[in-house]
Amino acid sequence: MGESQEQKPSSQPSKTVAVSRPTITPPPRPFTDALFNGGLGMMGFSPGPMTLVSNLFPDSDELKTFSQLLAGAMASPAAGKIPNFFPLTTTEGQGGVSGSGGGGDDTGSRFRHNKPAGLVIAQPPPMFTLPTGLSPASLLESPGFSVFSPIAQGPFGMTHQQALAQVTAQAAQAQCSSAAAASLAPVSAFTANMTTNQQMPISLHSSTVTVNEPSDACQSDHRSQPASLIVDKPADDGYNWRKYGQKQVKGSEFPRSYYKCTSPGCPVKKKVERSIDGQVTEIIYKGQHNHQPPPPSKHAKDTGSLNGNPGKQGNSESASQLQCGSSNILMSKKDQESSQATAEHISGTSDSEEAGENEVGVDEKDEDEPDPKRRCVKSYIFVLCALLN
DNA sequence: AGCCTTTGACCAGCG
DNA sequence: TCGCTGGTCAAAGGC
Repeated sequence: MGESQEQKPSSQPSKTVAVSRPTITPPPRPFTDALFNGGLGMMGFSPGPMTLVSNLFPDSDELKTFSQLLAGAMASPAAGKIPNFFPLTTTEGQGGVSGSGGGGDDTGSRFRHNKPAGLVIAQPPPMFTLPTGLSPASLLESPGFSVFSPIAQGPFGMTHQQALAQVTAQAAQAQCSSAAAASLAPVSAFTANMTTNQQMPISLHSSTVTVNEPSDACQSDHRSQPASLIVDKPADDGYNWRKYGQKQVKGSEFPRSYYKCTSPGCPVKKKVERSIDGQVTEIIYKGQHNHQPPPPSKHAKDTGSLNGNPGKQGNSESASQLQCGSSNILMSKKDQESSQATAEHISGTSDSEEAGENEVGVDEKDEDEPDPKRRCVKSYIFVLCALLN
């Protein structure tokens, strides 16, 4: 079965893979591989995020901070100039970000070139692309993420600015690299909450979260993990997953693995695509956990992997991937109106700050809509760095 | 003993 | 209606 993988027109989504794949990933370096895949991959070493980024954007003198760089990359239609800094994953054709759902299909190909790699764009379906290691669960549960959920903001009631403040603080604590700090500023509430709190009930009904795990991350020190470890499990999100299937998908050269949340009654599933190296190229979450994350002990197991993981299943993979890297976050909407609505709602609320920050030109959306998404991207990246460090 | 991964087969949706 | 593809099931085996 699954062999016919020839070429797929560009009608399908997840193409991120292409970017994050091999090209850049030399055998050994699980995570450094690609902080932002495409670009970083080229570099044989893993410089700091900023350095990497800077290299990626030779032209952009203006972009100094990570966030700036990122913003720059995303912004401008000229993005075409930008190397594949972010593996662009188009989960559904084009970008949700742009909102130009229209001929989404063919645009997919376009995106790959024009958009920053790593940026996952999901269109139709509400997808959210996260960097590898980041726990989707955390995101979902995190208050920040709540933006996607109906109850969103409710629990926190924190203003965007406040969130920002928090984030900043967090970043400082996290000792994230200066780059991270730089990017922090712009971080949105989403990020803030995400990093700071994690206890929110999940509210999304069935949102799909796409996690792109490019894999190279910020350059931490975790490059020693064997590929095997990397390959075992999907990103760690604090939940336990059981693999129930694997299949070679046509659009992708890599096999796609299907996981279910092991929690009884929990409908959450996720699809993980890995590159030949074993690196996760894309993760798509579907559904929402209807339960709390596993207890610390288990959780520790997963998360613990970040530091030195236990061993098997776990999350070694995620840990390694989590490294920091990923930069791709994409959020769009799919079936989840709620998410969408919320997201937009939020954007309206908190954009002010961001507006000046960057224009993600991924597509052109009015300032109104794009913000949340853009923000998420930035935030996400940033957060990842913080977490990793 | 329990849980997870692997893998082939089956099923459903779509063009 | 047929074929293709993606997603899921379930048995077998491993840790």
